[in-house]
Amino acid sequence: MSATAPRQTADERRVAVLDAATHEFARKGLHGASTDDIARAAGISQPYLFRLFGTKKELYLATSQRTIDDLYQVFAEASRGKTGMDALHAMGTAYESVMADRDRLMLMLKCWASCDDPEICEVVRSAWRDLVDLAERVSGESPEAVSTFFSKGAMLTILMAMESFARPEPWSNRLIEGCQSGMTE
Amino acid sequence: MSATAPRQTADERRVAVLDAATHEFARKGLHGASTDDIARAAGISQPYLFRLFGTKKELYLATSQRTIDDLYQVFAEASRGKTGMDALHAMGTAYESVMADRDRLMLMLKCWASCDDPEICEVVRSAWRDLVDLAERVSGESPEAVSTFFSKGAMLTILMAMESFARPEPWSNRLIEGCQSGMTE
DNA sequence: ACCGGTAGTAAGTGACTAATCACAAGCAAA
DNA sequence: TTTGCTTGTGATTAGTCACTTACTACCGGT
Repeated sequence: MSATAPRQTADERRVAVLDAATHEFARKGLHGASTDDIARAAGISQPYLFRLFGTKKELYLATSQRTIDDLYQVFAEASRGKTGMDALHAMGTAYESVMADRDRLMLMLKCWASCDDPEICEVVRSAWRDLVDLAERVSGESPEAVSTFFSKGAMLTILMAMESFARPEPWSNRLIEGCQSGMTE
Repeated sequence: MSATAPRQTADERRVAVLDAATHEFARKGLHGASTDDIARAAGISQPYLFRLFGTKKELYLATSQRTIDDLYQVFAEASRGKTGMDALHAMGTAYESVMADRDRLMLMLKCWASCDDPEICEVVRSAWRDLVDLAERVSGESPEAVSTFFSKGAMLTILMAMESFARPEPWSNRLIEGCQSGMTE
């Protein structure tokens, strides 16, 4: 009676698992999320998840890496053909749009917060290195300007995590506005 | 033969548990840390831990709250009697010294990263509100200046997490120096 | 002496979880 | 048709974890 399930390639399944894992890890973290839930959300059995990724930790690293690689691509595309503060501004806007996806936002924060783990730390460090290099190279701006750019990004990320945009308050609006007025100087 | 263990008041034990919990939660997070390990590190049995704090979640909240309250006190004392950029600078120095304790640093980051949980989010939001209010009130500086102050704090916190001070690299040094030169302007 | 409250624990319990193993089923080429 | 590789799962396992129950030991007051 039931139609035979259509088979997919392992790579297609891997993408589905990474999608599900991004959501689960973003919400509950490496230890809080269960491989059972991720497998179910990806539409496969839990043992097959282990066949595709080896261990939970490796899946976590792959998930983080993909999100970070995506972010780099978005930065690169947003700034293409631009220079100076124009380039930084375009990257800032692109960053905001990526982080509007709460899964990516929270996964990023969870990576920062898991830097005690040397493997995760290495992923995060190399991501920052690449992004800083890109921002400096494309914009050609001074270290001070680039530093300010990343500072504001860091604070805005934390403010987004604590839902300061969805649930505005005077103090957080002042931080955000102070941030934007600095941008246009 | 063995001497009877000296009894302590529940409040003394609570402090010991919070100390142990700060370390464990900072390293492994709410889900990664086990109440067994925390109890052992605090020198009590695991059931007694539950008697003292009810649930693991409540212990986590109490631990985070204590660290945050400490931070506020340090800010307040550092800035006492100061105004303007002097006050902000003193707070910045104080913040760096607090965050030199890796347990407090990583616990703070873990709190930010756990803002999907409404209870944790509320703790974090009210902490930021209090700190921003304090910084504005004591320094009397413009929203832009205060925003810049917190921006730089946010980025430096993340850089500390990824051990950019212990393992310096050119790109991170540029971010840090760009940050400091901005401070003195 | 004893009584009431507080400090403290040994011994579970049931639920959950990462990882494994053995095995089935689809598919493509010879 | 058979052979062999890839996709995919059911059943299980060994262990962990938050939390509970039921109990003991200490100590100050009367």
